Amino acid sequence: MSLRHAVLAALLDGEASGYQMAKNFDVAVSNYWHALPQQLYGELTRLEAGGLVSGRDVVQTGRPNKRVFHLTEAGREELAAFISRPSKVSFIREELLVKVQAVEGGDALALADQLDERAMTALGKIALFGKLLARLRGDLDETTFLAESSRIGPYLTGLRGLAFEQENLEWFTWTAEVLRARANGTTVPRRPRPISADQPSG
Amino acid sequence: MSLRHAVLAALLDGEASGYQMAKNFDVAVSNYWHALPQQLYGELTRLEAGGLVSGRDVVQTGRPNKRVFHLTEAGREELAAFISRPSKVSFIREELLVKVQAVEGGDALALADQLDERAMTALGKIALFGKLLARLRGDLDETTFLAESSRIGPYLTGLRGLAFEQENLEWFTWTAEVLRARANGTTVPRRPRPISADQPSG
DNA sequence: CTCTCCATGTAAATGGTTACATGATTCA
DNA sequence: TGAATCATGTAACCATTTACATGGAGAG
Repeated sequence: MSLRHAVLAALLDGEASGYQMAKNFDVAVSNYWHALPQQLYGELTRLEAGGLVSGRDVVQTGRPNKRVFHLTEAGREELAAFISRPSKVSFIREELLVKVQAVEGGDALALADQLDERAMTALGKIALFGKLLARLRGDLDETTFLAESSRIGPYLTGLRGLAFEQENLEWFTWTAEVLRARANGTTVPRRPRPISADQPSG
Repeated sequence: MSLRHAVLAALLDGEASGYQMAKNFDVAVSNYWHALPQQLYGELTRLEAGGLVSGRDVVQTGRPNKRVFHLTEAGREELAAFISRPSKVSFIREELLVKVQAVEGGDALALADQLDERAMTALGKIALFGKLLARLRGDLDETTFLAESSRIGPYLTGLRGLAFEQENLEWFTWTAEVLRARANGTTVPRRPRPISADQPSG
């Protein structure tokens, strides 16, 4: 389990409600972690019971009241300890890749449509990351920002997310073209960027 | 649940034992799906009970006997249906990214060491993908292979895996350098490749 | 003689998803 | 009048991880 630590990490940027965090876990954060609202509500309750976060009620008018949480000293210590512990291996779950792996056993054109759709969502995410990075950077150039800012974590992970989505866009788009070309008997396109480690064979 | 479909997809390339598949799910396949041996043994048992795969015992000398599985007609049909169904959204779980997000709350140099270590494993995976792709391609060039081969799924997903690991290598390496430069007060390095959607601000 | 690889599992515990539940406000 | 947003949860179910269990062969 480490939704726990993803939640603590998110609270480093200041207090937040379960609802707000659920939104973030579906856009920004979703590049390295994913969670549903129900999970966050549960996790925040457990973290508060363990003394790692502490919540206060915020009364609102015209909308439901909410409960915002912030890190406690114990929470910061746990986060620091977590950072220095060895990491578990990462993983990806991507159904579309499973489908491409098995494309010979199904409808390649239907799959190409799904790839196009996913390419569109990648495009949307790229735009969001671009804005996020620009906002964090403010009016500094990147190198100055990275040298001087007291908070660079979200910027660094944002760059990884941006690169990932750009790779997705390229691969989804090109793969859909390859599948259509094979189905239509037209010539398959070349990859947009050659990859060094992978020498053309002969 | 879709370990089920990842297993069926893997069996498109021919029969395999649970043990063999467990190895693949930790190297090749691990770029889009991940599973432990226990899960695979269980899933294969369920799939066989459901008639989607069928197994036979292979008696071996000098090593334990094994049970190899192959797709049934029902299994192929399920795979075809799966490919045309809408896909669930993908997700990544990457503890190291959570740590980078929270780097201000912990030991940046310890984290840089972890990033270096992960960069090394990325390098190893890049080499494996290079070999896998070359093997699949045989003596054809990529475009010809993609146009003419009857089995391109593993090649296409291999390319995505290769690109992913190369992005990992670049980002892990550069991020470790940034963290060390900040800790030492030396100048932070620039990113190796500029990213288009992310205009230098001003 | 110890470690790793081959090969397959069971059981318990933890984690994640799906379905259900509520209710006011704002926008089209 | 219907849908989306804000806001928080419970309960049941399913999936995944961790721990445990076994045992022969070959390499160092």
